[in-house]
Amino acid sequence: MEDLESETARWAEMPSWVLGQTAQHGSRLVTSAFSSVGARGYHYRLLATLDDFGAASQATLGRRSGIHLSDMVATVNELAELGLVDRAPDPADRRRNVISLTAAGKRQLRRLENRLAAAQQELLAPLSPDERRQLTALLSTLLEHHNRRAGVPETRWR
Amino acid sequence: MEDLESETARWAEMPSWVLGQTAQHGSRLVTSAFSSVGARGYHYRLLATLDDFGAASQATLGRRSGIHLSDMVATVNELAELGLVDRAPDPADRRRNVISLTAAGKRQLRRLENRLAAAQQELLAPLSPDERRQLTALLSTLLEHHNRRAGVPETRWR
DNA sequence: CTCATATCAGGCTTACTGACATCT
DNA sequence: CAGATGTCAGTAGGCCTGATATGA
Repeated sequence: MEDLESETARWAEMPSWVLGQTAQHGSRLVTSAFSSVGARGYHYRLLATLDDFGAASQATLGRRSGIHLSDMVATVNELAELGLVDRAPDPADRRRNVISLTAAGKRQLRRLENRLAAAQQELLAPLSPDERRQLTALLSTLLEHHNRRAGVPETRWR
Repeated sequence: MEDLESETARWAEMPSWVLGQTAQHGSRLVTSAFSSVGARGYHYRLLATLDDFGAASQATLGRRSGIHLSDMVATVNELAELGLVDRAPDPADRRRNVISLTAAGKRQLRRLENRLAAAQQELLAPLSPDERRQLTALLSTLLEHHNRRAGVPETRWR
Protein backbone atom coordinates (compact mmCIF):
# COMPACT_ATOMS: atom_id res chain seq x y z
CA MET A 1 0.00 0.00 0.00
CA GLU A 2 1.15 3.46 -0.85
CA ASP A 3 0.67 6.37 1.48
CA LEU A 4 -3.07 6.60 1.14
CA GLU A 5 -3.11 7.46 4.80
CA SER A 6 -1.00 10.60 4.74
CA GLU A 7 -3.80 12.43 6.52
CA THR A 8 -1.17 14.14 8.59
CA ALA A 9 0.80 17.10 7.43
CA ARG A 10 4.47 16.28 7.21
CA TRP A 11 5.47 18.95 9.69
CA ALA A 12 3.14 17.52 12.32
CA GLU A 13 5.83 15.06 13.31
CA MET A 14 8.52 17.63 13.90
CA PRO A 15 9.37 17.93 17.57
CA SER A 16 9.47 21.68 17.27
CA TRP A 17 5.95 21.64 15.90
CA VAL A 18 4.50 19.35 18.54
CA LEU A 19 6.27 21.39 21.16
CA GLY A 20 5.03 24.65 19.76
CA GLN A 21 1.45 23.53 19.34
CA THR A 22 1.31 22.10 22.81
CA ALA A 23 2.79 25.26 24.23
CA GLN A 24 0.15 27.21 22.37
CA HIS A 25 -2.57 25.25 24.09
CA GLY A 26 -0.90 25.96 27.40
CA SER A 27 -0.61 29.59 26.51
CA ARG A 28 -4.26 29.77 25.60
CA LEU A 29 -5.28 28.22 28.87
CA VAL A 30 -3.14 30.60 30.87
CA THR A 31 -4.09 33.64 28.85
CA SER A 32 -7.78 33.01 29.21
CA ALA A 33 -7.33 32.24 32.90
CA PHE A 34 -5.66 35.62 33.34
CA SER A 35 -8.04 37.54 31.14
CA SER A 36 -10.97 36.18 33.14
CA VAL A 37 -9.81 38.54 35.85
CA GLY A 38 -8.75 41.30 33.49
CA ALA A 39 -5.06 40.58 33.39
CA ARG A 40 -2.43 39.33 30.99
CA GLY A 41 0.90 37.58 31.32
CA TYR A 42 3.03 40.62 32.00
CA HIS A 43 0.69 41.69 34.75
CA TYR A 44 1.11 38.44 36.60
CA ARG A 45 4.84 38.39 36.14
CA LEU A 46 5.25 41.90 37.45
CA LEU A 47 2.96 41.40 40.43
CA ALA A 48 4.68 38.13 41.30
CA THR A 49 8.09 39.74 41.00
CA LEU A 50 7.08 42.52 43.34
CA ASP A 51 5.69 40.04 45.80
CA ASP A 52 8.83 37.93 45.68
CA PHE A 53 11.51 40.59 45.77
CA GLY A 54 9.76 43.72 46.99
CA ALA A 55 9.51 47.24 45.63
CA ALA A 56 12.09 48.36 43.09
CA SER A 57 12.80 50.63 40.15
CA GLN A 58 11.42 49.73 36.76
CA ALA A 59 14.84 48.82 35.45
CA THR A 60 15.43 46.44 38.32
CA LEU A 61 11.99 44.94 37.90
CA GLY A 62 12.73 44.44 34.26
CA ARG A 63 15.86 42.47 35.10
CA ARG A 64 14.07 40.41 37.71
CA SER A 65 11.01 39.63 35.66
CA GLY A 66 12.56 39.40 32.23
CA ILE A 67 10.21 42.05 30.94
CA HIS A 68 11.78 44.53 28.57
CA LEU A 69 12.24 48.05 29.85
CA SER A 70 10.18 49.39 27.04
CA ASP A 71 7.32 47.05 27.83
CA MET A 72 7.71 47.74 31.50
CA VAL A 73 6.44 51.26 31.03
CA ALA A 74 3.10 50.17 29.63
CA THR A 75 2.77 47.33 32.10
CA VAL A 76 3.31 49.63 35.07
CA ASN A 77 0.96 52.17 33.56
CA GLU A 78 -1.79 49.60 33.31
CA LEU A 79 -1.28 48.16 36.77
CA ALA A 80 -1.01 51.59 38.33
CA GLU A 81 -4.23 52.68 36.68
CA LEU A 82 -5.93 49.65 38.20
CA GLY A 83 -4.50 50.56 41.58
CA LEU A 84 -2.58 47.29 41.77
CA VAL A 85 0.83 48.90 42.02
CA ASP A 86 2.10 52.25 43.14
CA ARG A 87 4.58 54.37 41.18
CA ALA A 88 6.51 56.91 43.21
CA PRO A 89 9.63 58.94 42.41
CA ASP A 90 12.77 57.74 44.17
CA PRO A 91 14.04 60.56 46.38
CA ALA A 92 17.53 59.06 46.32
CA ASP A 93 17.78 58.92 42.54
CA ARG A 94 15.61 61.25 40.58
CA ARG A 95 15.78 59.13 37.46
CA ARG A 96 13.99 56.30 39.15
CA ASN A 97 10.44 55.37 39.95
CA VAL A 98 9.88 53.05 42.84
CA ILE A 99 7.16 50.56 42.05
CA SER A 100 5.43 48.82 44.91
CA LEU A 101 2.62 46.36 45.36
CA THR A 102 -0.65 47.64 46.81
CA ALA A 103 -3.08 45.64 48.90
CA ALA A 104 -5.37 45.37 45.91
CA GLY A 105 -2.41 44.19 43.88
CA LYS A 106 -1.73 41.44 46.36
CA ARG A 107 -5.34 40.33 46.21
CA GLN A 108 -5.23 40.27 42.45
CA LEU A 109 -2.03 38.25 42.57
CA ARG A 110 -3.73 35.65 44.74
CA ARG A 111 -6.54 35.41 42.23
CA LEU A 112 -4.11 35.05 39.37
CA GLU A 113 -2.20 32.31 41.10
CA ASN A 114 -5.36 30.36 41.73
CA ARG A 115 -6.35 30.61 38.10
CA LEU A 116 -2.85 29.75 37.02
CA ALA A 117 -2.77 26.62 39.13
CA ALA A 118 -6.07 25.52 37.68
CA ALA A 119 -4.73 26.07 34.19
CA GLN A 120 -1.76 23.83 34.94
CA GLN A 121 -4.09 21.05 35.95
CA GLU A 122 -6.10 21.47 32.82
CA LEU A 123 -2.99 21.49 30.69
CA LEU A 124 -1.58 18.30 32.19
CA ALA A 125 -4.92 16.58 32.68
CA PRO A 126 -4.23 13.54 30.47
CA LEU A 127 -0.90 12.73 32.13
CA SER A 128 -0.28 10.66 35.22
CA PRO A 129 1.74 12.18 38.08
CA ASP A 130 4.72 10.20 36.93
CA GLU A 131 4.37 11.31 33.35
CA ARG A 132 4.09 14.89 34.48
CA ARG A 133 7.37 14.61 36.29
CA GLN A 134 9.01 13.05 33.25
CA LEU A 135 7.72 15.74 30.98
CA THR A 136 8.83 18.67 33.09
CA ALA A 137 12.18 17.01 33.67
CA LEU A 138 12.80 16.58 29.97
CA LEU A 139 11.62 20.08 29.19
CA SER A 140 13.74 21.53 31.96
CA THR A 141 16.79 19.82 30.55
CA LEU A 142 16.16 21.35 27.17
CA LEU A 143 15.35 24.73 28.60
CA GLU A 144 18.43 24.90 30.76
CA HIS A 145 20.61 23.85 27.89
CA HIS A 146 19.27 26.50 25.54
CA ASN A 147 19.16 29.17 28.20
CA ARG A 148 22.84 28.63 28.85
CA ARG A 149 23.66 28.74 25.18
CA ALA A 150 21.70 31.94 24.81
CA GLY A 151 23.27 33.37 27.94
CA VAL A 152 19.99 34.02 29.66
CA PRO A 153 20.69 35.63 33.00
CA GLU A 154 18.53 33.74 35.48
CA THR A 155 16.85 36.06 37.86
CA ARG A 156 19.03 38.99 38.76
CA TRP A 157 18.83 40.92 41.94
CA ARG A 158 20.14 44.45 41.55
CA MET B 1 18.25 29.47 56.57
CA GLU B 2 15.42 31.33 54.98
CA ASP B 3 14.93 31.39 51.28
CA LEU B 4 18.13 33.16 50.46
CA GLU B 5 18.29 30.91 47.46
CA SER B 6 15.05 31.85 45.80
CA GLU B 7 17.05 32.85 42.76
CA THR B 8 14.27 31.41 40.68
CA ALA B 9 11.13 33.27 39.86
CA ARG B 10 8.10 31.48 41.18
CA TRP B 11 6.55 31.03 37.79
CA ALA B 12 9.68 29.28 36.50
CA GLU B 13 8.36 26.03 37.92
CA MET B 14 5.02 26.16 36.18
CA PRO B 15 4.76 23.50 33.50
CA SER B 16 3.13 25.98 31.17
CA TRP B 17 6.12 28.28 31.61
CA VAL B 18 8.77 25.65 31.03
CA LEU B 19 6.80 24.42 28.06
CA GLY B 20 6.38 27.88 26.65
CA GLN B 21 9.98 28.90 27.11
CA THR B 22 11.26 25.71 25.57
CA ALA B 23 8.90 26.13 22.66
CA GLN B 24 10.20 29.63 22.23
CA HIS B 25 13.73 28.33 21.86
CA GLY B 26 12.49 25.86 19.29
CA SER B 27 10.64 28.58 17.50
CA ARG B 28 13.71 30.75 17.44
CA LEU B 29 15.79 27.97 15.97
CA VAL B 30 13.25 27.21 13.28
CA THR B 31 12.55 30.83 12.48
CA SER B 32 16.18 31.67 12.04
CA ALA B 33 16.71 28.51 10.01
CA PHE B 34 13.94 29.60 7.67
CA SER B 35 14.94 33.22 7.52
CA SER B 36 18.46 32.20 6.55
CA VAL B 37 16.93 31.34 3.19
CA GLY B 38 14.50 34.23 3.17
CA ALA B 39 11.43 32.36 4.34
CA ARG B 40 9.15 32.16 7.33
CA GLY B 41 6.90 29.54 8.83
CA TYR B 42 3.88 30.11 6.63
CA HIS B 43 6.05 29.82 3.54
CA TYR B 44 7.26 26.41 4.54
CA ARG B 45 3.83 25.23 5.50
CA LEU B 46 2.29 26.32 2.25
CA LEU B 47 5.06 24.89 0.10
CA ALA B 48 4.94 21.60 1.99
CA THR B 49 1.17 21.46 1.67
CA LEU B 50 1.38 21.97 -2.06
CA ASP B 51 4.03 19.31 -2.34
CA ASP B 52 2.00 16.84 -0.29
CA PHE B 53 -1.45 17.36 -1.73
CA GLY B 54 -0.91 19.13 -5.02
CA ALA B 55 -2.30 22.33 -6.51
CA ALA B 56 -5.50 23.73 -5.03
CA SER B 57 -7.53 26.85 -4.38
CA GLN B 58 -6.50 29.17 -1.60
CA ALA B 59 -9.45 28.15 0.53
CA THR B 60 -8.53 24.49 0.21
CA LEU B 61 -4.91 25.22 0.97
CA GLY B 62 -6.00 27.09 4.03
CA ARG B 63 -7.90 24.08 5.28
CA ARG B 64 -5.03 21.74 4.55
CA SER B 65 -2.30 23.88 6.04
CA GLY B 66 -4.18 25.47 8.89
CA ILE B 67 -3.32 28.91 7.60
CA HIS B 68 -6.10 31.43 7.88
CA LEU B 69 -7.73 32.51 4.66
CA SER B 70 -6.88 36.09 5.38
CA ASP B 71 -3.21 35.26 5.89
CA MET B 72 -3.24 33.01 2.89
CA VAL B 73 -3.58 35.98 0.59
CA ALA B 74 -0.37 37.58 1.76
CA THR B 75 1.48 34.28 1.90
CA VAL B 76 0.59 33.43 -1.68
CA ASN B 77 1.45 36.97 -2.73
CA GLU B 78 4.90 36.65 -1.25
CA LEU B 79 5.60 33.21 -2.64
CA ALA B 80 4.27 34.14 -6.05
CA GLU B 81 6.46 37.21 -6.16
CA LEU B 82 9.44 34.98 -5.43
CA GLY B 83 8.38 32.67 -8.23
CA LEU B 84 7.95 29.77 -5.81
CA VAL B 85 4.28 29.24 -6.53
CA ASP B 86 1.98 30.02 -9.40
CA ARG B 87 -1.41 31.68 -9.05
CA ALA B 88 -3.82 31.09 -11.90
CA PRO B 89 -7.57 31.62 -12.20
CA ASP B 90 -9.63 28.43 -12.13
CA PRO B 91 -11.54 28.13 -15.42
CA ALA B 92 -14.10 25.86 -13.77
CA ASP B 93 -14.90 28.29 -10.96
CA ARG B 94 -14.17 31.92 -11.52
CA ARG B 95 -14.03 32.67 -7.80
CA ARG B 96 -11.01 30.50 -7.36
CA ASN B 97 -7.31 30.81 -7.87
CA VAL B 98 -5.40 27.63 -8.44
CA ILE B 99 -2.09 27.73 -6.62
CA SER B 100 0.65 25.39 -7.75
CA LEU B 101 4.23 24.69 -6.86
CA THR B 102 6.93 25.76 -9.31
CA ALA B 103 10.27 24.06 -9.83
CA ALA B 104 11.93 26.85 -7.91
CA GLY B 105 9.39 26.36 -5.15
CA LYS B 106 10.28 22.70 -4.92
CA ARG B 107 13.94 23.55 -4.65
CA GLN B 108 13.24 26.05 -1.91
CA LEU B 109 11.17 23.47 -0.09
CA ARG B 110 14.11 21.06 -0.13
CA ARG B 111 16.31 23.75 1.35
CA LEU B 112 13.76 24.53 4.03
CA GLU B 113 13.42 20.91 5.00
CA ASN B 114 17.15 20.54 5.37
CA ARG B 115 17.35 23.55 7.60
CA LEU B 116 14.34 22.39 9.53
CA ALA B 117 15.87 18.99 10.19
CA ALA B 118 19.04 20.61 11.41
CA ALA B 119 17.03 22.81 13.74
CA GLN B 120 15.37 19.73 15.24
CA GLN B 121 18.74 18.26 16.02
CA GLU B 122 19.86 21.46 17.63
CA LEU B 123 16.69 21.68 19.65
CA LEU B 124 16.94 18.14 20.98
CA ALA B 125 20.72 18.07 21.26
CA PRO B 126 20.94 17.42 25.01
CA LEU B 127 18.53 14.47 24.94
CA SER B 128 19.31 10.84 24.24
CA PRO B 129 17.36 9.03 21.51
CA ASP B 130 15.27 7.41 24.18
CA GLU B 131 14.54 10.67 25.91
CA ARG B 132 13.56 12.22 22.61
CA ARG B 133 11.02 9.51 22.07
CA GLN B 134 9.64 9.97 25.56
CA LEU B 135 9.35 13.69 25.13
CA THR B 136 7.56 13.61 21.83
CA ALA B 137 5.29 10.85 23.10
CA LEU B 138 4.27 12.88 26.13
CA LEU B 139 3.83 16.03 24.11
CA SER B 140 1.79 14.20 21.51
CA THR B 141 -0.51 12.88 24.19
CA LEU B 142 -1.11 16.38 25.45
CA LEU B 143 -1.49 17.81 21.99
CA GLU B 144 -3.97 15.22 20.86
CA HIS B 145 -6.02 15.67 23.98
CA HIS B 146 -6.24 19.42 23.63
CA ASN B 147 -6.75 19.30 19.90
CA ARG B 148 -9.75 17.07 20.42
CA ARG B 149 -11.15 19.31 23.10
CA ALA B 150 -10.73 22.30 20.86
CA GLY B 151 -12.18 20.44 17.91
CA VAL B 152 -9.18 20.95 15.70
CA PRO B 153 -9.87 19.43 12.30
CA GLU B 154 -6.77 17.43 11.41
CA THR B 155 -5.78 17.86 7.85
CA ARG B 156 -8.78 18.17 5.57
CA TRP B 157 -8.86 17.26 1.95
CA ARG B 158 -11.52 19.20 0.07
C1' DC C 1 -31.31 33.32 -1.37
C1' DT C 2 -27.47 31.10 0.67
C1' DC C 3 -22.99 29.58 0.53
C1' DA C 4 -18.02 29.71 -0.85
C1' DT C 5 -14.11 32.35 -2.36
C1' DA C 6 -10.80 35.91 -2.26
C1' DT C 7 -9.42 40.28 -0.45
C1' DC C 8 -8.48 44.03 2.81
C1' DA C 9 -8.12 46.26 7.18
C1' DG C 10 -7.41 45.71 11.58
C1' DG C 11 -6.49 43.68 16.37
C1' DC C 12 -3.95 40.79 19.84
C1' DT C 13 0.40 39.26 22.75
C1' DT C 14 5.09 38.61 23.44
C1' DA C 15 9.50 39.97 22.34
C1' DC C 16 12.71 43.12 20.74
C1' DT C 17 15.19 47.58 18.39
C1' DG C 18 16.15 52.20 18.24
C1' DA C 19 15.92 56.95 19.58
C1' DC C 20 15.66 60.29 23.04
C1' DA C 21 15.98 63.29 27.30
C1' DT C 22 17.20 63.08 31.86
C1' DC C 23 19.93 62.25 35.72
C1' DT C 24 24.20 59.84 38.24
C1' DC D 1 32.53 62.18 30.01
C1' DA D 2 30.25 57.33 30.24
C1' DG D 3 26.42 54.95 31.98
C1' DA D 4 21.79 54.14 33.90
C1' DT D 5 16.90 55.25 33.74
C1' DG D 6 12.49 56.02 31.92
C1' DT D 7 9.71 57.04 27.81
C1' DC D 8 7.94 56.66 23.14
C1' DA D 9 7.59 54.75 18.57
C1' DG D 10 7.85 51.05 15.85
C1' DT D 11 8.92 46.13 14.13
C1' DA D 12 7.94 40.94 13.59
C1' DG D 13 5.38 36.46 13.43
C1' DG D 14 1.53 33.88 14.18
C1' DC D 15 -3.28 33.83 15.05
C1' DC D 16 -7.71 35.69 14.71
C1' DT D 17 -12.22 38.87 13.75
C1' DG D 18 -14.76 41.45 10.83
C1' DA D 19 -16.40 43.58 6.49
C1' DT D 20 -16.64 43.44 1.65
C1' DA D 21 -17.35 42.02 -3.37
C1' DT D 22 -17.85 38.44 -6.37
C1' DG D 23 -19.43 34.19 -8.20
C1' DA D 24 -21.51 29.24 -7.58
